[in-house]
Amino acid sequence: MKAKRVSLDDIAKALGVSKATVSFVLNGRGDEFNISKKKQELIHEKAKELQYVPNFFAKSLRQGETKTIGLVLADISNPFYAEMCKIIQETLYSKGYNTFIVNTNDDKELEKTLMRELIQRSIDGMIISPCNTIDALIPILHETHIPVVFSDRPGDENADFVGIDNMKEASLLIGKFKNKPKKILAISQHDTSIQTISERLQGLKDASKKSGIELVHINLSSERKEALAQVKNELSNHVDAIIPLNNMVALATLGILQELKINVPNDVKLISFDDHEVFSFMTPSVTALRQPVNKIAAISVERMMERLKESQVPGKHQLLECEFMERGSH
Amino acid sequence: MKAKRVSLDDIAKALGVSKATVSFVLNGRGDEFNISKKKQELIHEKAKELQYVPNFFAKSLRQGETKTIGLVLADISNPFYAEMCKIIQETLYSKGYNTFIVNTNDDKELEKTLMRELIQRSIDGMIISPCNTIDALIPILHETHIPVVFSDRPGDENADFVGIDNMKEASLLIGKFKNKPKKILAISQHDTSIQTISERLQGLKDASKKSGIELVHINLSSERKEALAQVKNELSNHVDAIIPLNNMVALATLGILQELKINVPNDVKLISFDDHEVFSFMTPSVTALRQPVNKIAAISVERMMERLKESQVPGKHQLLECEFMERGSH
DNA sequence: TTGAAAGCGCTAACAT
DNA sequence: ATGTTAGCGCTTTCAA
Repeated sequence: MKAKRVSLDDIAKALGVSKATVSFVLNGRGDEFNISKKKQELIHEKAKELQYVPNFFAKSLRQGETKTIGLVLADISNPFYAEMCKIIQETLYSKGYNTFIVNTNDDKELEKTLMRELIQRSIDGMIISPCNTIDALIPILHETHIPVVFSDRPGDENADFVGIDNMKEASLLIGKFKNKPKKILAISQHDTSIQTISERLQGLKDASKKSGIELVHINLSSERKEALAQVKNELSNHVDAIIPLNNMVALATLGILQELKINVPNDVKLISFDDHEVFSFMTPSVTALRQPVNKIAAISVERMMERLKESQVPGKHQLLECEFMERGSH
Repeated sequence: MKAKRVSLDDIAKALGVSKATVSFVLNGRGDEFNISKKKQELIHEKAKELQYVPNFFAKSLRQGETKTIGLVLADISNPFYAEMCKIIQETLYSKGYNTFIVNTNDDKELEKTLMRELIQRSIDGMIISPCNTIDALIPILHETHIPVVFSDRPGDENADFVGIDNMKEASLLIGKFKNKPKKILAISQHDTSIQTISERLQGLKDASKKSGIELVHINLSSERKEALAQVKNELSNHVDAIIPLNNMVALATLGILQELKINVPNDVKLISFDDHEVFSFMTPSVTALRQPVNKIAAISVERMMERLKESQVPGKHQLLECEFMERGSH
C-alpha cells in the first residue's frame, strides 16, 4: 500500500558508505568534515536518483526543535485574520519557520483541543488570538513551556501581547463624526464577551458620557427579521450615528440599513471599528478605523523570535495606533 | 533553556513499571492487555500529575502515518479560499485528521518549496489549488506517492479533481444579462495563465461568437492610473456589459467604475464570475455566479478519504454546478 | 499480567 | 577522511 520512503540508510547502502557521511553531505556540511569532493558529488547524485526526501519528524525528534510555530486564529474567514495569517506565515517563513494554522471559530472547547494538539506536535512557539477570556487557556499554557505571543486579543497579563488599545481607540472614534452626534448606536453581534468587543464598548461609553452624547448598545440577532426589527426600533428613537463594533458587523448593519431604505450618511452617519477591503468600493464609501494589521503581524513574529532566543525576558504589551480612514459615511 | 518534556519513560520510572505498560494504558488499551485496574488508575494519575504530553512525532515516526493532510492554497486572503480552507479543516478534523495549511500567493517557486516541505513532514495526503499550469508540480508529486486531490483548479488529467466547469459556466453566463449585450468586456488581473481564468475566458469567447456578441478582453494593470485608462478606453468603445473573471477583479473593477463616475447598471451592466460576501450589500447589489464552495470543500475531503483507503482507484473529475445570484447589476 | 527489546530515520559524539 | 554507535520518544512483538 504505502511505498516505503527512501531513507538516508538506503543511500548509504547503495553507495557503501555510512549514514553519517550521507547526513553530513546532504546537510551541506561535507566540506566541514573533509569529505572528498568526489564522494560528495556521488552522494548528491544518488539522493536525486532515489528521490530522497528527508524525514522531518525523525530530524525533529532527534534535534528537539521543529522550526514550526503554531498559529491559533479565531476566524480565518474574517479578512482581518486572513490578512494577519498571510503576513505571519510569510514573515515566519522568511526566518526559517513554518506555520501550523488552526481555526477555532471562536469555540472555546475546540480552541482547547486544537491547542493541545499543537503542543503535541512539539511546536516551538505559539501565536494566538484567543477566543474569549483566556482563563480556560491558562492551564494548557502551563502544561507546556513554549513561548506564547497573544496577537490582536490580549491574554495573560504578563505574557506578550501585540495589538491595539481598543478602549482608547473607541473613545477617540466618537470625536471623528463631522457633526457631533446626539445619540450613538453601538452594534455588536455574537459573543459580546470577546474582550476586544467589550473594551471597545467601554471606550465608547466613557467617551460619550464625557461629551454628553447618549449611547445605546444592541447585540444583533442572528435572525435576519429580528435584526431588522432591532435596528429599526433603535433608529426610530432618534439615533443619528452608528458604530458597528467590527467590520463584519458593519457589513451586516449596512445590509440591514439598505433593506430598511435608510440612507447613509443622510439619515444616519456610520463609522466602522475595523476596516474591510471593500469599504472603499461601496456607496457611500465606509469610513472606518483601520487596525494596523501588517504591523500587528510583523511585531508578533518579532516578539516570538526574541522569545525563542531568550525565554526569560518579561512579557511586553505592545499597543499600536489605528489609522482613521476618512471616507463618505460619517 | 528548554525544559525537557515529560516522556513515557518518566512515568514508567516514577511508577516502577515498563514503558510498554504505560503506553498501553494511556492509549486506552489497558483492558485489552489485562492490566490491573489499580495500576491503570495509578498510571493515569501520574500522567496527569507530571502533565505528560505525548510526542506526536515519535509516534508518527514509529507508526508511519501522521493523520495530517496538507492544504496548499493560492491565496488565503481571497474569501473564496478562506471559506474553503475553513470548511476543509473542519471536515478533516471531524474525520480525525489535522490540516497543515500553506499559502503560495500564486507564486510558483514558493509553491514548489512549500509542497516539498509538506512532503518532508510525512503528510498522509495533499489537497491543492495549484498556482498555474501544473507542469512544474508533476515531478514533485512523483517524488512522493501520497494521494493528491486538486480542488478548485484542475491538475493532472488522471488525478482527482473537484471544482466547476469553468468553460461551460462562463458560456452560460452570457445569456444571463436581462438585455442581450452588444459588446462585452471581460476583465482579468494578474496572471492570465491561471487555468480557471483562461477557461472562463474561452467559454465567453465561444458563447459570444455563437450569439453574435462582440467580446473584448483586458488584463487590468496593477497600476491604478493605467487601469483607469484601460477601462475608460474600452467603455468609450461601446461596451455595454462587463464580466470580471473573478471576485477580486470585480471589486477592483467596481472601484474603477465608481471613480470614473460610470453608473452600474445604467451605463453598463455587470456580472461577476465568483461571488463575494459583500456583493449583496453594495449599491447596486452585484449579480454574480456563485461557486459551490461548501460542496467543493466537502467533496474534496471525501475524495481524499477514499484515496487514503484505496490508493489505486482511478482519478475522478467531479464538476459541480454554480448558482446564479440574481441581484441588481445586470 | 507485565517487562525487555527492537526499530522508525535521523544527528552528533566518538572512534578509527 | 570516514565509519560506528547511541539515542531522541514511541509502539509492538515476543518472552517470561
